Amino acid sequence: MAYRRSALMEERLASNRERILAAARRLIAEGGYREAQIAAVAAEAGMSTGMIYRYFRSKADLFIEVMTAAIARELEILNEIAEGPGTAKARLYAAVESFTRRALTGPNLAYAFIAEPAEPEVDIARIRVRQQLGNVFKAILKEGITTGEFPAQDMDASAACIVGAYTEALVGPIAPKGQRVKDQERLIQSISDFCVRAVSQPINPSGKR
Amino acid sequence: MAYRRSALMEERLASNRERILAAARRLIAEGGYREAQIAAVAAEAGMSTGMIYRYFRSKADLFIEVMTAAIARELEILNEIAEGPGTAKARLYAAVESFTRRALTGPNLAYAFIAEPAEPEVDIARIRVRQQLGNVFKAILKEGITTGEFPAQDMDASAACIVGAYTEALVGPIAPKGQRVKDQERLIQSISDFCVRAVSQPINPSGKR
DNA sequence: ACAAGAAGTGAAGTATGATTCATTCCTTGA
DNA sequence: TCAAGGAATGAATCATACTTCACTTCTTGT
Repeated sequence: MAYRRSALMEERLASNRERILAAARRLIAEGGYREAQIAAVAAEAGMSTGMIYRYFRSKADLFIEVMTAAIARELEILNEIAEGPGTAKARLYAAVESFTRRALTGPNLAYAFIAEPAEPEVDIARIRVRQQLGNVFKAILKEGITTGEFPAQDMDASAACIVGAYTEALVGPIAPKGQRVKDQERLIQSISDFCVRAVSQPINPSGKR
Repeated sequence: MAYRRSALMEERLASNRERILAAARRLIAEGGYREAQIAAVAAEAGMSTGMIYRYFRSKADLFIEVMTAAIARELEILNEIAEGPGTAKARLYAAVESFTRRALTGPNLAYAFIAEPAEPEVDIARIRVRQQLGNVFKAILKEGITTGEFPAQDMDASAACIVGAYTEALVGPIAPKGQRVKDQERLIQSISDFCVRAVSQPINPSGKR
């Protein structure tokens, strides 16, 4: 026996893994899934393509891990808001605001994962992610309905609508890349207001019926 | 000179074109963009792959045309509602209701046109489509704000949010494939209510600020 | 310093699917 | 009926990207 992983080596391996994940995240944040081919990720990480496969079974596996990690952080933050103090309305507003602000400014660009699917395997993971995001809003809605802040409504539908609304507003044609900070703040506020109104009681029962 | 297109032939050519478009639409409606390879479209239309290229410059071209045609019809319907009689609220509700109900007939079609990633060329066309959809809602919003039915708001953001909300609710994890008609009706109603509330004046100014 | 074995390389191997084109089949006007 | 030329075919070609693997380089324990 003439080789066994030393602590130093172990550390290097772990750091390689990290570098791959970071490189993939960077590329996806910049140019989306499309731009993040294995060859590009390898180049960005400063290693060979074959190396990637020493650390990840497949491209799909790699991206699922990138996505999961990025979203885990978002979910943590959102859950903290959801379980925090304040009225349901205030928490809903804060949750949407937080997510959209981070998506617009933060380097993680978590929303890229919500908006841009790819292989079936990744799609499945993405659906789970969306559900998790939806669940946060559902939790807030549930409380709000119980306390009477919000009218009774289909919480699944409302949660999906909220996720869809801010996603589209963030990545849709309305949101150009390099906007001024002032516009961004306005956009964040508009989206958050929209979502809060959407689940609140209107002055008189909605238009039809 | 021994050959010139007869009326009969002209007609056949046009019918071929139609068949290709119809075949592509059918495949996209069934399995999304992913399932609609040129070979599959050709088979579905009962002709050879080469034939497709006699009528369309490229795959992207073909799909842009399918999408444009399908959405043109939707826009017609939506515009009729938007310009029709009734309060802004009632028209907004009717517009969302109409679109979602029609979309549930072929959910993948809606998804493919609105969300599924494709070639850059198709993406560009899709952005235009989204803007056009958003414009319909913007028009209704504008009137509603003028008449005082809706509070002042960023119409671009609201329109994008509306489009995103019903899209996500339709094709997201919340909307399973083969639901009962009763559930569908409930979903349509929930989504429409959500959108109307979202742009209407809440009883007291929204949570924060 | 050495060799055993792991880490790392990147060009070749595959897979998928769009596009082309040499060839065949049809239509048309004489 | 015939031949000129367009319509149609589909196997071959091209393009793109993921994945593998024979080979090289590096680490480690003796």
